[in-house]
Amino acid sequence: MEGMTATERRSSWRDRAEERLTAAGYRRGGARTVLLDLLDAQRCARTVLEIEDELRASDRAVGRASIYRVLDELEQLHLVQRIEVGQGIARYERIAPDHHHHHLVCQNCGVMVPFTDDALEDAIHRLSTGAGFEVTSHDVVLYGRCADCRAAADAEAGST
Amino acid sequence: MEGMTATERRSSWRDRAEERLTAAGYRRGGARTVLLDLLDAQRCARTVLEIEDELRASDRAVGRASIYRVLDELEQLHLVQRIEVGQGIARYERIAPDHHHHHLVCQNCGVMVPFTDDALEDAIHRLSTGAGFEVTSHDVVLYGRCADCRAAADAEAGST
DNA sequence: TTTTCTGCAAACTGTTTGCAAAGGC
DNA sequence: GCCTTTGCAAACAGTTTGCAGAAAA
Repeated sequence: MEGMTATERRSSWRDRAEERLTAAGYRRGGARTVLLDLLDAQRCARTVLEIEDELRASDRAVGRASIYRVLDELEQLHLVQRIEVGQGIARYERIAPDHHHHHLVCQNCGVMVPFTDDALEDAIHRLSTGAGFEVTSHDVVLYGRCADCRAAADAEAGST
Repeated sequence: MEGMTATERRSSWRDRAEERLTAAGYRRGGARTVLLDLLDAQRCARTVLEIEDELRASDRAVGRASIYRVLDELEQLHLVQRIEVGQGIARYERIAPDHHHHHLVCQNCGVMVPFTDDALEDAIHRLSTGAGFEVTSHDVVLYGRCADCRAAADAEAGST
C-alpha cells in the first residue's frame, strides 16, 4: 500500500466515494469520514452492530443512527452493497469497481467467504436478457460448512 | 382436487408434511393443522404477518408465536423454505418435492416471480462440489423490474 | 448565518421466549 | 395423567425517526 502511485491512490474506493458524495451534495461530516475510513479498510462484509463496536473500540464512536444513515446514502450511490444473510441481519460491504462477487456462508461458525464464478455469472446474465423481467442486480448466497468446520467435524467423527 | 386418486392424494405436500411431522414425533395440534392447510393451498411465498391476517380473516386465528414455531419446525424438516427478500423480512413457501426454484423480485411493485434455470443450477452444483466449502443449500434472488412495470414505464416514456 | 449532520433516546417492526391453560395420546 | 402444543404478553434485536445541539459551508 505504501508504494502506491498517485494515480492508484486516486482510484481507491475511498476517494471515489468522497467524490461521489460531494457530487451528490453531501457535506463532509465527522461520522461520514470515520465510516468511509472503516469501510475502505474492511476486508469482509460487516453488520451495523459490528461496525458500531469496532468504532467504539477505536474511540471514534459514531451514533448508531448515523451509521445506518450513512450506509443508506452509500448504498443509494452504489458505493456500498447491502447483503442479506438470513435471520434478518444485513451486512454491508463496499463495492469494488471490478470485483463483483458472491458469498458462501458457513452455517456452523457464521464466517462469510467471498467467491466468484464465471459460469454462474454467465447463467445469470443469460437469464437476465431472456426473461421479460429486467434484471438490475442479483444476490447469490450459498449456505453450508466452511473448510475449517468441515475439518473439525471430520476430526471429531474420526476420533469417536 | 375432488377427482384425485388415493395415490395422488398420498403424494401431496400436505400429506407428506403430516407424515414427516408424525415421524419426527410431533402431535397434531390445532394451529399446526390450520397452518398446513394454508401452506398447502398457498400459491406464493408469504410473510408471517400475512399468514396471521389471512387466518384471522378466515376466523381460524392462530397466535403469532405459534405461526413462527410451526414454520420453524417445518423448515427444519425441509417442508418449507424460508426466503429472505430484503428489508429483513422473511417469506415462507412450502417446498414442492420436484420443484426447486428461485425468485425474481420487482423493485418497483414488489411482486415475486419464481423461475428455474438449469444452467444456473449446474453452475452452482459445480461450485458446490469443487469448493472446499460444503454447500447444503443456496439462495438466488434477482432484482429488477417485472414485465408489467417495464411496460408501464415504457408506455410513460413513450407518451412524454 | 443558513443548512446539513450528528447523537441521543424513543418508537417501531419482526421475531423469540416464558408461562399457564388447553389439548393430544 | 403425562407431555406437547397453544396463546398471550412481555422481552428482544435490528432498524427508523424526531429533535435539539454541533458543525460545515
